[in-house]
Amino acid sequence: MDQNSFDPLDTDILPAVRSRPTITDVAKLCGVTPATVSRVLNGKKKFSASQAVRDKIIETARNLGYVPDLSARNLHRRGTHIIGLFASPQTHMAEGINESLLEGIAEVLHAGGYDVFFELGANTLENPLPFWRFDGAILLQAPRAETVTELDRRCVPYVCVNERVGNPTAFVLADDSMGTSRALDHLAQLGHKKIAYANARATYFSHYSVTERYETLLQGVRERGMQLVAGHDVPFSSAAEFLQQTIREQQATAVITYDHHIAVMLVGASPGLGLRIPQDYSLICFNDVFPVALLPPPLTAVAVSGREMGRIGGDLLLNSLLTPSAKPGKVIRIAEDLIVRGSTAPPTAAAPNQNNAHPRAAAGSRAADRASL
Amino acid sequence: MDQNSFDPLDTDILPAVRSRPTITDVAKLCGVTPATVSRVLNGKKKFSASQAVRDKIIETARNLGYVPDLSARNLHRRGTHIIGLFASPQTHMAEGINESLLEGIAEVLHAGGYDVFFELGANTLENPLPFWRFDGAILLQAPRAETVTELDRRCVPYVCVNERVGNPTAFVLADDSMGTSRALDHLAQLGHKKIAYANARATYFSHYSVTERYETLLQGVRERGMQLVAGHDVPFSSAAEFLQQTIREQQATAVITYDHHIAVMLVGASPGLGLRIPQDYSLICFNDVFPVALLPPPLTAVAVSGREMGRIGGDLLLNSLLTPSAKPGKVIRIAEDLIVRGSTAPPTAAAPNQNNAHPRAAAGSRAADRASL
DNA sequence: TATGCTTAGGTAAACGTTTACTCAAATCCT
DNA sequence: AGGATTTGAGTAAACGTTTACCTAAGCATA
Repeated sequence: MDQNSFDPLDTDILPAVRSRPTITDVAKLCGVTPATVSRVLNGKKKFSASQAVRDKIIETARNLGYVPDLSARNLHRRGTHIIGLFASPQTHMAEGINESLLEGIAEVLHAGGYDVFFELGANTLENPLPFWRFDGAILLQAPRAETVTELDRRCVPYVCVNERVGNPTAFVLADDSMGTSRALDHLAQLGHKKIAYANARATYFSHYSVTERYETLLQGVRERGMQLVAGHDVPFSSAAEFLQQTIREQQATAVITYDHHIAVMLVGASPGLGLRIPQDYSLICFNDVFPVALLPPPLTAVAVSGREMGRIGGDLLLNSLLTPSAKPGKVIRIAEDLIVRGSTAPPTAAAPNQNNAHPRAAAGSRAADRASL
Repeated sequence: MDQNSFDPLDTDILPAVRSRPTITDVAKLCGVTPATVSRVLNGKKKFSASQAVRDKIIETARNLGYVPDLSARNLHRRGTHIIGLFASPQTHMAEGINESLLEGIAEVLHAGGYDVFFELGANTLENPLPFWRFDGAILLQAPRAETVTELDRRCVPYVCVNERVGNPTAFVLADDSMGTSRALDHLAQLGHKKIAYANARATYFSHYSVTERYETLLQGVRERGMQLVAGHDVPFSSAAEFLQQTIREQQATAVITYDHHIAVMLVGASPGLGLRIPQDYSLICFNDVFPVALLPPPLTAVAVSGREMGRIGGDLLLNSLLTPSAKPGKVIRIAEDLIVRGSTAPPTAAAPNQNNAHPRAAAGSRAADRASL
């Protein structure tokens, strides 16, 4: 590279940054040393200062708009007090349970004195700097493999929430076997015997729950003497084919879907086939999120509290930040519920018209509450 | 407070943090000074070093896993190289256009050498520290008023994307008047004269576009000699009442909805009233996002490129970080398109059966692509 | 009155980088 | 060959906080 030529993009030239009051400014105005200001402002318990000095410092700091410089503070404290949240850039971070999950995480970690930042996919091996910004991390849906190995390599404590990768201090997962049980019990009670399962296509979407849900379902069906048709790898584009095969040809009377996306597609494809829900088949989906409570008909769904998952994840991370010793890999399961709405009914045709065809009837469900905001 | 008692929660005791290699470690191993290491690793152009030293430093740094401490670096550089993203904790951050929007923002800012963090509502006036973590900010949907005033007070440069609050250097907004025009032109061409508008309830949701869409719509209808019924403040819970009033009583032949949530509710409420789409009324919604392309029928929708909004927003912020002088308040409008699907047809009954009732026909739309992941 | 405790707050080092100066040696120019 | 420039790299200060250690006064006790 020619080192003599003029380079208008020379990175040696940094943009100027406006300055702000420092602890020394406050100290000077109060006639004390920076140390005193620091101790007063940090409310050090074993430090004694006269009330007069205390008041003056606090007032001066407020007037000046003084705020400690976090770079300096962190440099000294050897920690950033930041928790990083990682997920695949491709996942809807606030869709599904993710949104309430973030709320739960933030709630707990803030209370513990940490800031929570959601990292938007900047961290590559080329640019590993961001990793050092974090005292700890929480892995959400489908973080990049690079992210996980870097966290491991750098010994940053982390927790997996609704995801199952790496070697975190803990996994916080939905108890899908509970959800499956409730769904199957409900269907069994209605009299269904032959159930179809519309799974996600593992090729495109490798979340651990893809196989987990399938397996718990398989076992649940076996235990109840029910029958499971179809199963893995239902291509997303073939909702109509799926219904044709399972409902029409194999005569399943109920469908369970891996998630709300698939359920929406089945609802969309049904009129074209002359299939009515729940008269011609019952439908239950995992994920009680928008828009399942608002569809025609509102769907019976398996629900889990994202907020609780988040809270527990945050708690576990906090613990492992305080006592880094604990051994990793603990698995916590969060209970799943079944929210019964208008998409399930007894299998014989002409179900009574008391199903919740009207959105009003869905009021009180979480998804409905959210959507009304 | 009793200062002598034992307090197990004494915050004076900070958790120990493991240490990592510093620039001095690298320097010692290479037999040079930290300054040289710094200059080599930062690729300072006007600094000359022998190739041998250069190679040794780089290799040693790699072996040691050295990564510069950002607190120290930032302390010296007086800047964090972090951009903060702010939005209301209540908004679905990745729902609707927000997701692609984040991608666009991150893409541009990363290229500009900044990290992008999404701040999860920690910043209160009680705890204003997080504000100092940011060299700049981007305001997304409904940031808290506190956030805006703090940014203003501290002179942090910021840009508003798809939102209209505060005094940012620029606003990046969707061109709703274009979307409205396209929607109305489409309906006019099909022969519709009387249009109903299902707006969001301003009481609950105060996004600037609530009034903006309504007003452009009002004007567009006037210009085309069409008629607008209903309008503001349609309560979210009364989809059925809305349809009853506008379609049944006032005989509107088409409905435009403020967003996809409302559209979903109308779709859900229609069967209960014996209304078919598009045979009994046509439906167009703003926001071409999940699940509008997958509903029965797939909906005609007004679409805007979130990625482009994000990119432009990031660009503008980058500019104002380099040249803080520019005067604020510029407004950039991003073009809106109309994606025609199966929910619109001529107003007279019994539309031909060539409408896109099958999800397959919706392939190629953005929302459909996304959902298939 | 000497001793010891408490109160109030100062001193200075340290955290890890970066960079404006400085300077000796090597190289180039005439 | 002698001066001028370039090359290669060291020195030390600075960024803003925090905190271990120290001191000096005030007061009570023996």
